[in-house]
Amino acid sequence: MTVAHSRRFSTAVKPIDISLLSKQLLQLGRTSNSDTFSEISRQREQLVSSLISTLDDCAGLNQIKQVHGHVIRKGLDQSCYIITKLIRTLTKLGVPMDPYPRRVIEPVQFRNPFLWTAVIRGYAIEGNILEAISMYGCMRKEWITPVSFTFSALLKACGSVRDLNLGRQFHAQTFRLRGFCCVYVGNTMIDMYVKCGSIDCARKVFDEMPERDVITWTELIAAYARVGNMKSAAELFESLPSKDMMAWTAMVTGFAQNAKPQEALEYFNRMEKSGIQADEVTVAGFISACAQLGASKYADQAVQIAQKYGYSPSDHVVIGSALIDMYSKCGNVEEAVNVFESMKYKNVFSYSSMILGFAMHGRAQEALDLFHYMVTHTAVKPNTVTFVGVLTACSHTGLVDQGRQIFASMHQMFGVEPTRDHYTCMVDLLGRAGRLQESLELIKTMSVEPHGGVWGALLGACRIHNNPDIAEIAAKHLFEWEPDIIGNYILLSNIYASAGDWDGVLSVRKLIKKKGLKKTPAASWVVDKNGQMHKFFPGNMNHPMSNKIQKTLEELVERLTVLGYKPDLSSVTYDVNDDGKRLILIRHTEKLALAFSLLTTSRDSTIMIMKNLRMCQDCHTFMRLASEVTGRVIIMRDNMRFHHFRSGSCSCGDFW
DNA sequence: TTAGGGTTAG
Repeated sequence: MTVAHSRRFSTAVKPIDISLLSKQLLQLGRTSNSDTFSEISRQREQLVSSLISTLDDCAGLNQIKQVHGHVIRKGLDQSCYIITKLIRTLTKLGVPMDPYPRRVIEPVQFRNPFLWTAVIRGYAIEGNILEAISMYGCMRKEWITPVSFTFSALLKACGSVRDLNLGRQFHAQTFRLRGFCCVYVGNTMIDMYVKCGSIDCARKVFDEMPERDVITWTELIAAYARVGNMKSAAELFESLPSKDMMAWTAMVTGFAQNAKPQEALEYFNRMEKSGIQADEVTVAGFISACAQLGASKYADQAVQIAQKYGYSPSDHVVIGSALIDMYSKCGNVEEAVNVFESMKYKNVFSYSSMILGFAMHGRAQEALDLFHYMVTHTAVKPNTVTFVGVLTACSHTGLVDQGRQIFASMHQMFGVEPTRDHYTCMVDLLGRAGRLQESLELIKTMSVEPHGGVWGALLGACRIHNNPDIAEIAAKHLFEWEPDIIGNYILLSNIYASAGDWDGVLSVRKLIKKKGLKKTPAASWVVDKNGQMHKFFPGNMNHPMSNKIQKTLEELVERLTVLGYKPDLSSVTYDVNDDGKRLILIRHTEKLALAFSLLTTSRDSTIMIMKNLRMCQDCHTFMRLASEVTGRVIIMRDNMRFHHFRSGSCSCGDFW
């Protein structure tokens, strides 16, 4: 697979037929009526040129060698034009440069700057900066003056290896010899600085450019988006005089990537209103934004948009992968599976999204089966995200041994180095399984410094297994990494509370107050069939139906008690008496949302509840038993994952 | 000759 193709790839590979042109070439010279040698030569050059052009779509090294054979046989291996074209084709097809160009350019007697530039550019795209520079040296030795393309290629090479110093040198050299000769040289310069991580330098070039085009703007907008600076991106975008589809797409995907889905949708709508059509990339950004909103209303909208533009998931891998993720996040993992199965071409994004989808719905075995299928039956190579998915699947179901094996195999079998994210999964896996000490030992063996994620996973596990001693170690580190995240302090406070250590609770509360942090109120919400959202807050009895909700809950508690339900008072971390605890429990937001759904939806429909924080143990038991007595399927999404309650049991197998 | 890309854990 070529670099160029793998990026844009969504269509099937077309076989190419070079036989016809080859035959014509063989006949040429024998049957030609041309009188002069130069005429024959010109015809040959044209024919060979079109032969090379046929390779442009897709071809392999063998076909290129075949064509090169024709070139030599027809005596065109000295033609600068033909050889330049051949090298450009090699580059376009991603065929490794070495040892081709050196051998191919050798016979060319009069090498012009375009030939050299094609070679330099080929090495640049390959990321072989040493050869690119060496070729530039050879070119200068022949006293050939570089053209703007040449500098563009050299700057590209610096960008592809992220060599800022070298990039600066070529910037200076370009400027000395050519100045801002063309917009695209400036554009390449901006791209180089962006790739080297120096957005300020890129901005400086932008500001100094005498002339800019929409590409100049889009590059910088995308660069700001990539570093999470959507404010600057938006400012720049608004001052862009003529916005094209790529520029709009940069904004849509930028907002989607920076967890601002609502803004992404707004920009998408604005784009359509201004009469610009979306393409596959824009639609994928739109879908990603809908996925983050996690509501079926948006899922329907995303599907409509994809259909409107004619992008079916079966033929468009980017759309398909985005839809898998979206359906999973909206709670409809079955539909995610349907999309996955309908896709004609699947890549690592499709597999990883599906594996993560299974993982977040507690379907660990399917996640593992898919992973094993992928590595044994397809050519798709797992990447770092794939492993996050598989390890998450293991940790959410307590598959400690499988998780360990996969973690070890990452590097050994697949050459993927474990990152802090993978350690986070492992700490979570061991921690949830109650192996807190082992978890802590694993953190000590890490080759990179553990970050907030790792310590957070350990602290979370300490909450499940009520271990204040290890919690204190984790919290100490975690508070250094994430001093302003209130949830971490609440976690520690709850651990102290469960252990009856009210002094500990008090000290954490003081810390929170000192830092001026505000507690995130718990909230649950459901969306009715009209797309209307109903949000519930703890103990909030202001809802128009609150009397009915309360009555429904009381009745439900009675029915559940027959099945053995006892309020789990340890889920309440306030220092109040037992009656107070019972009252707090029955007014947990997800229970209010459940009662509302029971009152307002038909008996055969699935109930879908969303929550912004982790569900407590009592609510989990409550939902499980409620699914039994009511005969309803309840899907509950908390801040981490989905639980599917059906006939008295949960998809997580009560391990969560 | 230059631009936009979908999946990431506690």
